[in-house]
Amino acid sequence: MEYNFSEIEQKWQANWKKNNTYKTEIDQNKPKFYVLDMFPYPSGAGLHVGHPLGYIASDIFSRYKRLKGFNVLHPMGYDAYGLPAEQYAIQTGQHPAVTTKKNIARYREQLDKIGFCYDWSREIRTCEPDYYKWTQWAFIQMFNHYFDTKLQKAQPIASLIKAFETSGTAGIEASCTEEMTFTAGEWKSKVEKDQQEVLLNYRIAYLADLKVNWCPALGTVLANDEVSEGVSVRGGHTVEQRVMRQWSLRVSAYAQRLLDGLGTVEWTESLKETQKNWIGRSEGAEMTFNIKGQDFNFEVFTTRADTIYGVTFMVLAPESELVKQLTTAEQATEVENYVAATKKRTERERIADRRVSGVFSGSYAINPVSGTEIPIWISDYVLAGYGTGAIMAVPAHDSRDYAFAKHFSLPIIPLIEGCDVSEESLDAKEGIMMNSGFLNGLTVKEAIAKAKEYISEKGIGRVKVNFRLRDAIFSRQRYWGEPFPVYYKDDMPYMLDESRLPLELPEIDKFLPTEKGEPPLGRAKNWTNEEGFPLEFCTMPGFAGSSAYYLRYMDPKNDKALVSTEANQYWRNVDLYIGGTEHATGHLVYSRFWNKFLFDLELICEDEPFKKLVNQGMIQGRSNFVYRIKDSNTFVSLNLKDQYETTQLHVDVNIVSNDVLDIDKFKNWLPDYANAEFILEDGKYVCGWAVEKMSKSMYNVVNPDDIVVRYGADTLRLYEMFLGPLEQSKPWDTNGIDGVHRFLKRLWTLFYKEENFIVTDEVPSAEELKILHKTIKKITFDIENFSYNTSVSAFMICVNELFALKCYKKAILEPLVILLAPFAPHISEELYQALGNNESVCDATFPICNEEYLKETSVKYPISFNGKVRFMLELPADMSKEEVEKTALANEQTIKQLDGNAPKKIIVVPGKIVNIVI
RNA sequence: GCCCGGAUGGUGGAAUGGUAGACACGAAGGACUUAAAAUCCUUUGGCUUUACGGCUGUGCGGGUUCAAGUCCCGCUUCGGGUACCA
Repeated sequence: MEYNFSEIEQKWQANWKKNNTYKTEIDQNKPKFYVLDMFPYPSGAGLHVGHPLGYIASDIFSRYKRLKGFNVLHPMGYDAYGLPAEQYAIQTGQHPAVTTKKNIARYREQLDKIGFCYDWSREIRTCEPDYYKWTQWAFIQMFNHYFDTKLQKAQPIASLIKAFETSGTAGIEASCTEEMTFTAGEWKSKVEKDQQEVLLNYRIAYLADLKVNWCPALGTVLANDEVSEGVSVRGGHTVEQRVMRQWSLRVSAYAQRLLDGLGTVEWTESLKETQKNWIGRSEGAEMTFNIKGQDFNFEVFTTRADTIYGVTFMVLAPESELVKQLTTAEQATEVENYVAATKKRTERERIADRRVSGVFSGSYAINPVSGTEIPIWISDYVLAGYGTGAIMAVPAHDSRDYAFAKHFSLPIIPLIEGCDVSEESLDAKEGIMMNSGFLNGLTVKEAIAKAKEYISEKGIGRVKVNFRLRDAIFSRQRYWGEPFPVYYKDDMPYMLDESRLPLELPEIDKFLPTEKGEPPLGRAKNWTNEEGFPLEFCTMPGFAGSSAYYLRYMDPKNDKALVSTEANQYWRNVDLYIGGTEHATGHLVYSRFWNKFLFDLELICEDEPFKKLVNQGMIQGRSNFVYRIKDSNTFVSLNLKDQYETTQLHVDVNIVSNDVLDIDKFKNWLPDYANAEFILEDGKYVCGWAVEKMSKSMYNVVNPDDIVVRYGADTLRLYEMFLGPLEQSKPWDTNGIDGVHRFLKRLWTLFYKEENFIVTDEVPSAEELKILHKTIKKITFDIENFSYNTSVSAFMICVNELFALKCYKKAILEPLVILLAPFAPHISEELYQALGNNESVCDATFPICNEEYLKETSVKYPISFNGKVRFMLELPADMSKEEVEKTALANEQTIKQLDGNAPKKIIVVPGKIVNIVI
């Protein structure tokens, strides 16, 4: 019987479905294990061979854990809201729900062919009302809570109101958009609208006028992580700064906890580092500067209070409110022009153009320590959104300040002994202080501490921690997203009652903004609540639906809660999360925030959502090229191309094999090439190649479906793993796949010869047992360490060795099949059944290595001289170090190598190596 | 600029400081076959030698060590992330 993979795979996929093999329920008698993949956005292009890489890895781990006796939760779903479907809708009029549904069906079909062990009964789609009900519900909770900075925890907004009623803002320690002070009396005298406005300043989900990233091409606002280098991450459109009233989530309140939590999770160092930088904690001081001749002061944030004596000017961000207050009459025109010019420029222009620019405000500040007068300037190199939007400039020791000082000929005072600041600034944090009054003679480190102490003692400033992490802008002026459960009364937002959830996305006639420029939901008919108040026009961003999906999988059908306490107590959090690094500063920050918020409300039992996280590398494309002679339809083979003037053109990798072009297929590929002519080498047309991104335009996309048809899913799974280390990026080259396919065929020949099943009940030999147990040990270690490429090699070695021994013994082959089951489940099921088992191989027990079988009786010692191996010497494994040394020295080959010289030193590493130093 | 990763045959890659190149692909040769496919066997880093063998070799330059792809210092280069964050 031949290895008929397509028959076997169809049989077992049907079988698993029929028997609900992968359905998971809570089982208190078994330990749980939760394995999660980052769920995909179902794009119109379908899956290419790079997408399943992480899914295969997590599938192997899930199956392994199940064989190890764990109750494994391994769900899958779809991140179904998103811009591409909506952009497509705008172009074609096709409803995004229709496109999305179609794409999901296609994804599912492709996923099913690979034989994953997902419990599909738990599937979720973020665009389904019974799912997004809980996204809306969480938003309401965020609206109804504020963050107590002292408790470092979310608290009900009702208790804040109570505090306001009894003592105003006195004693309140809460995260807010801007600091407020009022008494209980003042609070009570406010009208409802004003009170609501004040509360927005504290709510975790709040509405505020913010400077936002507005993307005209997409017609929406974007979050910071959706913008890179001044353009949108999706589509690369220009982004400009605008002030708009937008929903935001007070993620920044959780900055410290998000940072601390990183210490408790098993993520890669680089990922944790990226998140740390994104959170950007910096410890420094906020210092107060008085203004010369005015009864007024302002604050700056600095991490280098020790450089206070080197401050030679101050700089305000052009957007800063201080600009108006500090501009003198003489400077007014100049300042106004500068601010106006800055406003006109997009973020991108500002980034691209690093020229120093700025203008003098006319005012002077007083150095609170030295008493010197220092001019206040305005420049766009200071950001309004960070710190206080104003800085004290220390040109000698900050490169940006230095450039500014040089440009405007401002003084530069060096503060570190022996440093030269005539050409460039010295940003170093080492050295001895000078020109610095009471700090002179101290090291920088000492000076920082002493300066901090000094300024808090004298009341000049206070120690302060600043974070780079911004609140997440949560409004999108788009259609295809979760509607906000919000209505407006007297221009103030109010939440719908939870009983009204889900608030379903309404139908609209066109997926475009209204004539008035309102978001698409402005077109919806009767878009009001029961009392007739208008509902919110914006929808939620992409990350809304993905922020708590891992909780929903625990209890996906629950209509009373996001997740029941019982399910949450059992499944707790994700034990293993596999996905790409691209979510480091988006999804992985938002979901941790969301999780912590729900944790504060005691709705879930774990503070961190993802215990261990593995990043799979990208699969790149391997492109092939043909070379067309200029102005002709003649193509020249790679090694002859230098004799001609040629143009390099991409050619579909699917019509190239081992870099040799299939000429007939090429002629049929595109009409232009039907009459192409060729200059061959050795009768072949050899193509050039390069590693590039896998994309349609490079003609290097490989579809997993095609691989499954040609080789089967088990081969695809093994080959994806065999390509290289999971975390590393590597190019896909279909040519190597024959190796793993041959391995499976060879495995098959250990069971079947022609039509006969040849497995016997013979007792295995010591050698066979050693082969098996060596493999068990290696595979177990490799799976635990996600080193799947070496696992596949180990399987190949094992089968090659058993093949050489003609080993057809059940006692060896059955454990091997179980070992292989996580990697190649279909063939393993088939062979496991052939071995006489009625249950699924999924429910077998993972074999355990018995070290007894691995014991060696002898060791082949490499005998080296000055580190160079000259010959091998086989000695008993239990021979003592001294004996080994003696035997090695007595060997005639050693004597020959020594050539009469006496060895200076002999190193014997028992069981490993002998090194003789001459 | 800053922060992370990498760099090993023609290719993908392997190697707790202990025989570099496992395992595969490709290539070459052979067996089987009328032939092809499939399968099986042999060789395969480079240079050198009829052969035994020798020399050389993990991006570059130093160092530590009996022994370095692996550890340390200084570069080169390619990816990825991030950026007027005071």
